[in-house]
Amino acid sequence: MVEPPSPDVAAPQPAGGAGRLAGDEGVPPQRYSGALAAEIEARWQARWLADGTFVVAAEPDPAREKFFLMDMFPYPSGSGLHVGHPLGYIATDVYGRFLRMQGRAVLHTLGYDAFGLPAEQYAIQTGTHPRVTTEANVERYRAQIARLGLAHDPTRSVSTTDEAFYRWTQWIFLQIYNSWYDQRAGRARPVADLVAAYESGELPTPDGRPWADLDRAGRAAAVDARRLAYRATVPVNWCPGLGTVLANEEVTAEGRSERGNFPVFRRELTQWMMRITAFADRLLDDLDRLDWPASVKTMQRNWIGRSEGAAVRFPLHAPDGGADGAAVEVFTTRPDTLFGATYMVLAPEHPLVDALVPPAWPAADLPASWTAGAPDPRGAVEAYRRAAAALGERDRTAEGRTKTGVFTGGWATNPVTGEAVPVFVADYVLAGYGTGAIMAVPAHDQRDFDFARAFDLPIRAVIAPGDGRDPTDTAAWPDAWTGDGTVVGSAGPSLALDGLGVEEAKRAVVAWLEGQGLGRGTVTYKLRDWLFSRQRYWGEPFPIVFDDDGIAHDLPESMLPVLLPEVDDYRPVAADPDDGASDPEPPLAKARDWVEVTLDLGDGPRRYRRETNTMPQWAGSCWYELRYLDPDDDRRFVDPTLEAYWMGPRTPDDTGGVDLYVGGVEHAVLHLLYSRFWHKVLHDLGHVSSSEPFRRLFNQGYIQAYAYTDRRGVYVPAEEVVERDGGYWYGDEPVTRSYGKMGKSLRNSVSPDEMCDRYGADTLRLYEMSMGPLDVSRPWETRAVVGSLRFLQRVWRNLLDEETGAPTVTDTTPDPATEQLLHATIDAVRTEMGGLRFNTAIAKLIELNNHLTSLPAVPREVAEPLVLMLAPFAPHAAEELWRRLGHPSSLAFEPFPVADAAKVAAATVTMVVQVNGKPRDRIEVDPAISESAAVELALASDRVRAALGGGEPKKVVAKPPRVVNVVA
RNA sequence: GGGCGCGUGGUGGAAUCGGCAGACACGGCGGCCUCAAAAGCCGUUGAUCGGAAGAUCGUGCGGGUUCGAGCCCCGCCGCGCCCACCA
Repeated sequence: MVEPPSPDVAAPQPAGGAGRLAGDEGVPPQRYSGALAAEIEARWQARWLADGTFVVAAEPDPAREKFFLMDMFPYPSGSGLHVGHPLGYIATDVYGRFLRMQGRAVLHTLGYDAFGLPAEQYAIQTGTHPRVTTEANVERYRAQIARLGLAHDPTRSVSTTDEAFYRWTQWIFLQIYNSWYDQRAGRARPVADLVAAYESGELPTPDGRPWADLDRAGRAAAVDARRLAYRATVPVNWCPGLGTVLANEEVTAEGRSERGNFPVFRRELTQWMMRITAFADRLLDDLDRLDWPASVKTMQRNWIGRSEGAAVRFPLHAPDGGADGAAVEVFTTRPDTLFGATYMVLAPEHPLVDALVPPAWPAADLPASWTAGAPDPRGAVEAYRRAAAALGERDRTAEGRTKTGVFTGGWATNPVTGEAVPVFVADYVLAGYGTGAIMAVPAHDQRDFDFARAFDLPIRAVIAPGDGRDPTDTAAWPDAWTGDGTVVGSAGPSLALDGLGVEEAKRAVVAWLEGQGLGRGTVTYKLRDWLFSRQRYWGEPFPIVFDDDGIAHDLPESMLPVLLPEVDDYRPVAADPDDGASDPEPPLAKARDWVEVTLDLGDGPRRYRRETNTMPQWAGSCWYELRYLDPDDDRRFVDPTLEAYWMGPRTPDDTGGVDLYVGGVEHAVLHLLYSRFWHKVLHDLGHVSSSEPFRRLFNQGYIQAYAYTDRRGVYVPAEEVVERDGGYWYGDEPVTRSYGKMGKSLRNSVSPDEMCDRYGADTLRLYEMSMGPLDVSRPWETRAVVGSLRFLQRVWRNLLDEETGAPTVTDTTPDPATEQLLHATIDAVRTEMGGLRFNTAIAKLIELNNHLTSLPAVPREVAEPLVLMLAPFAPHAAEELWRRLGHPSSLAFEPFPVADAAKVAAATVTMVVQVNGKPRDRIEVDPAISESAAVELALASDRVRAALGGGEPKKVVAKPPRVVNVVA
């Protein structure tokens, strides 16, 4: 499908005629207007490109201090950019230009995260190859972004879908695949070292047999058991209707697919995983070394979810009533409450459930809630498991849901009390966390309390509540006591805890458990290993093949990239939507000629089957920052010299990494955790000198917008809504306002192109930077954009003749007030820009310019620094002014103005005189005024004397030269 | 439920250290220019009272610390974001 040529492309205005439109006779020809801006911007953009102004030299320049500046790269969607998207890009550009003018070597570019679902869905609907759609979208994004005049190095822009890029994504996958985590060394190492450790007996094989006794498959399994990328059978959200597994985020509360509304099943499937959990402690600890927003660090800490506690073994009673040596291990953060454990719960999927269910109920008089009315325990457990499997993770974990569960018929022994406790299965215990089994302490855990009340289980208090409730009468308790307190009722034959505090009791129980061999202190994480395969077409193929025995083989580097094959149909092989037992078959499985290959992997040509899953969209974004450094290298993913220069640690404590990474907070966890993980593996293997990818992170806010709906709830064009009589109106119809995202479907979207057409890119840039602090979200207001245009117009008019375009600056010396204001402005602008507070920097520039408006003519000595300070925000207009002021070369590398410290301070300052803290007078004083002189002046003030009403001051506090406060 | 953050004019926001609350901008109002409109320019714009000079009030609410609080402390109320049966 070919787009027709756009009919509304305006012919470029000739330079002299800019602004001379029909009906525009009164407007001076060289007034800074949207039309003139368009001409200036096109010209300077062409020149920067032709001159390679922002191309960064391939070789590091050791003489210049470097700065690696990055934005989170976009997914190029089909709907193009709205004005909210480039907020961060403009901010990094402003900052990069500011640094460049201070002599820094700035590396700044922008790539595309171009694998992903929308292009694939579009392909399924239309048959258009995702590559075609993706490339068209990337081109559109490039064109839209180019209009903003960003000082990117155009030679370094990469797309994750480029074969030359994903070749290295596959290569890095193989690095991870061929690594294992050596807990003793605390780092990733090549699997060759693992084999050596197995051979020498230094490490035991998973099943304990000597390496020499293992056959080919046994050895492969032993290595696979420790690889950082491995295949495992894990519970996933399987949606047969879509033919793919889904992330939890893609499943609705009703347990159906967000797209298509098909049923989703919890299903054990064999998938690729990445062993990110091995790095949990390092990912946690290194957060302390990063200059990141505290909120993002907190989110990552919570996501990793480290918690300290104890593993405790509860011996099981054999189904026939005798002891058989089996035990269930539980994880608890409250070992101090062990005496209060009155029952146990296993997750429905727990592997010991089957072993523990007896053929018949152990007693005839069990409560109906325990047996669910089933004739025998096996039937009850099976029915419960089926019901649990039909629920999605979301349903299952919704808090406040009534506790459900069923008695297994089995019993275990509380190791401290020696009492028999019943074992239940219930879905409030999650198979994937801890050991998938808990000891239930209903008195001191709200979930256990709820369950105990529902199933009539004993509630035994072992911590004396601090709120006066009676520990011997838990029947009267409204809820569990989860707070601190003194241990009670916890005295057994070999362990007594009564009277201890919670922390002391924890230590005592852990020590006792370890002494008895019944448990140990341990650490558990919420973080799970990363599900790394998808049944999709538009993603990186795995560089893996399987032999006839089903053993995986990695492909040698010489066979990379494994290119995506052409297929006729991008759809996964969909099954009956209600058939949760079917297996997914990825779209690549249909490319038979591609799947079945004959390769020589070292032992002669053999038949292999290719892996047909693809990598998730996160893969490319896990390492793209490194490729920016060395985008054309076809021998390695990045030259180590370049990595060391741009990202290497600067001090022994420094992690290294990108100097500033700007993007939205929505990536606080997944992208930023996955890329940290990959980077650490690459670091451990010696490929990169930095131990973290992003040294400093900044989250920009979002530009949001109002949307309006009519009575029927239909969105109306926001641009045409007016506010009147305290309400909002679309024509004669009242409409309802809501606030949120910008979007085509909400009819409130404003594109950067239309702003560039009306006002120019410089005005748009300036407006976006002046709206407020960069890290705060705020509403877009098109009508306010004109303020930024007016500012540029006034600067232009202060420096140039609006009729001729010739400079009007003089070579006279500025008056003292102007000179002082200039230097104070330079000083403030430097400080504000250094802190990314662009809104206040712009306000200072406006104040300076407003002052210049009052002068008969502007001295060049003031005009030039103003233009240079404006350059990061409005680079095209600044370049043009700079040229017209007589400078032939670009100002991109002109030194940013430096304030003369002697001229920053004003000759006099306003001293406020307060009476009882209320300002009563203002006196101009010498900035170096003494305390006694300040007090004298203050007390001499008529206004102060009037406020005192003739009385004598009790006390005078003077902080010269700012304030004197007289206490009456 | 837990964690984090935020409440300032009609609007977006400013106030770096506890020291002139409201910088800068939008919008509004008045004026200039214009046949007229748009654009542009000048003035004005927290509220109340006042002709004015000026006075009083004012940073979500209530208290506290301080010579002095938008800022610090305590308790509420409201909003936003993240996590959420994680043992």
